[in-house]
Amino acid sequence: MMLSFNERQVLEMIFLGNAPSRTEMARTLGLTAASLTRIVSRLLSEGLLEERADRTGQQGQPRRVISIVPGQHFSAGVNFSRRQVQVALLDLAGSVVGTERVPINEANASQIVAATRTGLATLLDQNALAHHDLVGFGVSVPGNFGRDANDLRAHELFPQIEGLSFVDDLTAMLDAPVFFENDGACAALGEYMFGVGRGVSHLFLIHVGHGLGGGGIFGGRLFRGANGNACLPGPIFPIGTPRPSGQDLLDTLASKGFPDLELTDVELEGDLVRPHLLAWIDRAGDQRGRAALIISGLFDPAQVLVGGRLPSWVNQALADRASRLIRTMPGPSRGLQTVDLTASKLGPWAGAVGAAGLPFFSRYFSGATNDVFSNHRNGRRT
Amino acid sequence: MMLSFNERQVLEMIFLGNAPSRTEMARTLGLTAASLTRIVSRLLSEGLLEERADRTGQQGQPRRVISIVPGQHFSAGVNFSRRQVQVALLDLAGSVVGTERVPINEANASQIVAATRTGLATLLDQNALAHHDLVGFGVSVPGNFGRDANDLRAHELFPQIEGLSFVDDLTAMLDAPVFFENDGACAALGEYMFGVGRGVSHLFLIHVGHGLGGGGIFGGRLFRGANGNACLPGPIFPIGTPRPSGQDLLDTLASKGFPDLELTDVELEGDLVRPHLLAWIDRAGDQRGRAALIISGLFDPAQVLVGGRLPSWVNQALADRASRLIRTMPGPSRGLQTVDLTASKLGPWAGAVGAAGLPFFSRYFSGATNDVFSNHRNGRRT
DNA sequence: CAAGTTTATTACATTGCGTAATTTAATATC
DNA sequence: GATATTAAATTACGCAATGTAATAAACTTG
Repeated sequence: MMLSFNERQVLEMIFLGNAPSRTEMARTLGLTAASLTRIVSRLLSEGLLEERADRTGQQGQPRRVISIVPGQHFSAGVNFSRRQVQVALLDLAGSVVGTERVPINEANASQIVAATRTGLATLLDQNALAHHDLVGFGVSVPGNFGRDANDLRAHELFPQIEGLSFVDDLTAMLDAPVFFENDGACAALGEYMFGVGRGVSHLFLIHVGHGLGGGGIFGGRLFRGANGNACLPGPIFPIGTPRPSGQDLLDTLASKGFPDLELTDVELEGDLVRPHLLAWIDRAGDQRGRAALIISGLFDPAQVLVGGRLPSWVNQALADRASRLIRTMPGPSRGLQTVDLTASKLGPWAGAVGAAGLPFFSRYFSGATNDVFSNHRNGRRT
Repeated sequence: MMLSFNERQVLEMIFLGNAPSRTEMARTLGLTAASLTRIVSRLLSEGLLEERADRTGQQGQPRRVISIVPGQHFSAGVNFSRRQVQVALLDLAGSVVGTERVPINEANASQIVAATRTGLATLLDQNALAHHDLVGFGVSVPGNFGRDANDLRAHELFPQIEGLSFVDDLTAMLDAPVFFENDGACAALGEYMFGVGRGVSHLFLIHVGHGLGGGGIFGGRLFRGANGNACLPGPIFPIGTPRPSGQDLLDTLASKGFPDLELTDVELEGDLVRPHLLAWIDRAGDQRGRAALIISGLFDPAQVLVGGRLPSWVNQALADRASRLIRTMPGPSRGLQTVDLTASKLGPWAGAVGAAGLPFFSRYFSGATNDVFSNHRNGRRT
């Protein structure tokens, strides 16, 4: 089922919860009510949408609120660190159906593919689904892209995935379209689709894994830059000074006598570690505040999020600390305020969730990741 | 004459010089050759376009190169500093027809409007044009926008234009549509349309007036952020440290015994001043290099430009100095290089030129400044 | 000069929008 | 409780613009 451009726009609005009524959607999209009737009735008859009357108490025929029928279209995505693979399963109706993590010893292509297979199988079994029920599969890739989109320069920690060969393996394994995008971009997309940034069309996510990354949604679509490598906040922190990254936290704790920790919830919560962790939060929070100031000036986002691999109370504490700093400082320019930081709730799952969201854009939405082609614009189906 | 969305896309490609042949344009726009024939022939019959055969020597019917007929559609724009008003007159065919500067004593609404009238009248006279030959008029506004687009927070140096009331005066005076945009954005647009960035669809301009501003073109359209205040690089330079702005240069020179200078070519060229100016260029160039590194990481532009009020040899020297620094430093992330800085050639005229470009977008192009509405997408004319 | 190659055009069918009139389903008024 | 009012949604009609596929045009090659 190939959707027209305006059908995609409508579906995206509904997905993001901005669909009070046909009339209202027509207004915001610049279409006529007649068009919205036709578009919606087409999708209703396909069984993709459902509606219910919404009696607001005011005069006139009550608006009929439209929503996506759950349990019909699914997508999955994967995100990985050095020690584990995370898989997420999504429903087009707008919920994260399930998540799975599978430990690995080493982040090489074969282990990643195998763990993905395991995690995905578990999720599909739990929901009585098969591979062919998936619209597609998304991969959150830790690394940067060269001129050629297939030319991946992997992150330092993942030397074995250079060149994206494992994407071919995943494609072969899945028998479904596979999409990939930078991990920061995936996390931002996850927040935009399923997180605290749902429907916020201009947002920036500062993402802390082992390294420091980021992602942006602007005008409701991924901000990719010229080569898909945008939103890297690393250079904000001068070389030689510590960056407020996950690796920096581990290094800090190691220097205090706690070597070999992992960025997982449990190990950070120990009472002996906690004071050092709190001290790091103070420092890293201030750093993030300065980063937010720069990002506010350069991107003018409506929301800046703090997310990543750290436990969500740490993200919250970092956001609070940074927001406090921001409020003591002038905004990026006269008459402007720096945007407060909001802590992610998806936390470490944003990457897998956002990756899983990629196929929905390609198939159902108006193109956060793909360029819009004119045959769609014209309402044609190819 | 109302143009459809695809007509606008075609016209924009032609304007930017990316129109080798109908067939080629069809490919890049995702349309069929038949559609391009129809679109182009419509615009040819309107007299907007002209074509000439391009015998490349290879087999087959030679491609016919399409261009915009000069001398038909004009637009003007204004940019101002505290001491002068700059007016630019453009031709849709792609040339800057003329520029005029008119001195003022004080940057208040009435003087700006009066000087604009004078400058515009001169330009129109020189080219035997009348007001009604203008498609529209653009204003480069030194300041930021609040939530409401008409809520201007003027730059510190322009307290008297707060609130955009003078835009109404200009509208009344001109009897043509008036558009306005942040001055950094205008300058970036100017570089994209008429400067060294022509047709570079992902570029960032660091703009140095008295203050420090910027503008970005991404995906071929102005990057405005949530409220039209994006691309402000100021916060990159911590409070308390000198920003490499025009005011900073004047302050530096004042501290060396040269008070009351202006940012104009002549006064900066004096032999006594020159050594201090060169020292400033070294420092400011390094600062701009660091800014370019951060901007490269965050925006992933294909080009970073250095422009503003300074003489063009100063911009060139700043760009060279900054590029030298950049090459000694690692890129924003693994496998990535920081984009070299390019000096603007439009220099101080970029703002007025870009402002003058705004009406072309509203009327003839596919919307670098306006959102795209679906009736355009569908190819309709209202 | 015929064959080959590439660009551009045309006729036809189809899609999907806007307009304007109409229907539907609620609340408000008396 | 009947009628008026209001707002949302639908329908018939006309039209604009695209894609498909066949064709024409204009050049080079041999």
